[in-house]
Amino acid sequence: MLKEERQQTILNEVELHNRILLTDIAEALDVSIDTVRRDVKELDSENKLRKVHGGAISLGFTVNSTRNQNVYKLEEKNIIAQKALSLIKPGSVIFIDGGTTCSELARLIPHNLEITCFTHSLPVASELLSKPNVNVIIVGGQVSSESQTTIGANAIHNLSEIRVDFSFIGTGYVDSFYGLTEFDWDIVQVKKAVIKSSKKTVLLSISEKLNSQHRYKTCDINAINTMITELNPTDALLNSFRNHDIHIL
Amino acid sequence: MLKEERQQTILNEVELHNRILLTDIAEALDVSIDTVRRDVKELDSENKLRKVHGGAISLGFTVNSTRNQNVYKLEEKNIIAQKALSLIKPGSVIFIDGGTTCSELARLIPHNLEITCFTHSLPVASELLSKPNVNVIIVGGQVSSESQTTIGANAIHNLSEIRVDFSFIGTGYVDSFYGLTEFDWDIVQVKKAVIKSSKKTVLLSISEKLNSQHRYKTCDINAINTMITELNPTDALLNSFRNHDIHIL
DNA sequence: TAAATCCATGCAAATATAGGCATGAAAATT
DNA sequence: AATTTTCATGCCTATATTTGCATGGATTTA
Repeated sequence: MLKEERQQTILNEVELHNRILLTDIAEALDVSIDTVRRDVKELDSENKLRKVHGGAISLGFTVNSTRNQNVYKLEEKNIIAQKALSLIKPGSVIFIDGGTTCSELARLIPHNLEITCFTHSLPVASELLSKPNVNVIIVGGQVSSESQTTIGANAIHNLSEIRVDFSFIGTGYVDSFYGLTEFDWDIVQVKKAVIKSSKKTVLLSISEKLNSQHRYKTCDINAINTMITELNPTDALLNSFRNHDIHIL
Repeated sequence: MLKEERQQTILNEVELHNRILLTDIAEALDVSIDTVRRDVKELDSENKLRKVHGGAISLGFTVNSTRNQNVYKLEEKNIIAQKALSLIKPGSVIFIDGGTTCSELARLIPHNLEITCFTHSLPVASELLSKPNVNVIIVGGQVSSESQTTIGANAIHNLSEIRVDFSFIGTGYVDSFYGLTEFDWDIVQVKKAVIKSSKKTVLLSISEKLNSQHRYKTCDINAINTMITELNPTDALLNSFRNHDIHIL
C-alpha cells in the first residue's frame, strides 16, 4: 500500500468518524504504529487534521457546533451536486443518501421543483424541509449518531417497501474492480437496500475516492447506473470505469 | 476514548446545561473522577469554562443564542421538562413528541441515562444524537415542514407496531372538558396513534394553554395519565383537572 | 461542630512518543 | 550494469503522558 493511499485513508476515516485511534488505523491498514504515527504527524503539519495523544481528530471537530460545518472539498462537492441536479425531473420520486455530498445536493434542490424525496439522513431532511414543493419522507429506524442516518433492520425493511426512480448515494470508497466499499458494516447493509429499491442508482463521489477500497462491499461497480465526480468525463482518472456499463457525468 | 474527545464532551455538556457535576461526567464517560477533575482544571486554565467546587459552569449564560430561536416561555418549558425528567428511569423505552417543550425535555436528558427513545420529531432526534447512551429511533413517514415531525399514514402505521413505557406529548390546546385539541387534522391522527402505543401518556403543557380548545380532538382528558405544567400542583388553575384520574405534577 | 464531600498531591502502572538504527526497496548516479 | 543515495518502514529504548488509586487536608452541608 502506498504512503499516499494510506494517508488518504487516514484522512477519510478522520472525516468520517471525527476521530481515530492510531492503534485502530495501524491494525486496519496492517502497518506498524510507528508508520501511522509518522503519517498522522505529517498530515498534522499539513493542517489536514489535528494530532492528539493516542490518535487524531478532525479539524472542524467541535461537538459544540451542532452544525458540523464540514467544508472539506466543498467546491468539488458543489460541482457534483450541480451535475446530479440535472438528472432530477419534476415529478420524480428520488432517494437521497447521507453524507456531505448528498447534503449538498439536497441544499441545491430549487424551491420550485416538485418532487417526492425519500431519505434516511437527518441533515438531508432538514435541508429539504425549507423547500415547499418537496415532499419529504424519512425512512424510519435506529439512528446512527455517527452518520446521522437511520440504519438497522427496521430501516432496511422500510426501504424494501419502496421503489424510487433515482437514488443518489455516496460511498466511502470506490474502485472499478472492487466496486463500492465501506469501513462500516451496518452502513453497507442500508446502502444495499437503497440500491435494491431504486430503478436507477446514481453514485456521487469526489475523485479523491476513486481507486480506493476498504473492508466491506456494498455492490459491484455495474450496479451503478450513473457515476458523478467533479472531473471532466474525459479525464484519465475515469478510464478504468469506462468499460463498464456506466454513464459517467 | 481520547482526551480531546472527553474534553470536548465536557465542554458540550457545560454549554448545554450551563452547569455540570464532575461525578455525573465521570459516570457518563466511564472514567475516574480524578481524570474529569484534571480535564476540567485544564479547560478552566484555557478559559473554556469555569471550575467550581464539585463541578463546572459555563462562562457566559448568553452563549447559546444561535440555537433556541424560539425562546418563548423557555423558562416555563424548562421547569416542565425538569419535572418530566424525573419520570424517566434507566432502561425505559419512551416516546418524545415534537414541539419546543418536548425538545427541551430531549435537551435535558443526561448523558449517562441509558434509555431507548422513539420520536417522530427531527429536532428531538438531533438533540438526542449527542447523547451516547440514548438509543434513538425515528418513526418514519412524511415530514411536515411546519412541525418538523413525521406524519401521515406511514408514520401512524409505524407507531402501531411499537409499545413504549411512557410517551411525552405536547398539545396545541387543552381543556378539562373538551380534552386535547389541535388546529391540524394530520397532527391529531399522529397523536392518537402515539397515545395508543403508550402504556402511560404524559402531557407537557404550559399553563397558558390550559382551558383552551380548537377544531380537532386528539383525546379526552382521561386518556392522559400524568399532566405536567410549570405551576405548583396546588395552583387554582388546575382545579378543573382534579376530578379526573390524572396525576398532576 | 460533625459528617460528608471535594480537592491536591504523590505514586505506580499502562500506554504513547521521539529518536536512533537497521533493513530493504526504489531511484539516481556513475 | 554496478554503485551509491535516498527513502519508507519496522524495531528498540529512553522518556513523557495519561490515568486510577491512596492519603491527608480543605470545603461544604446539615
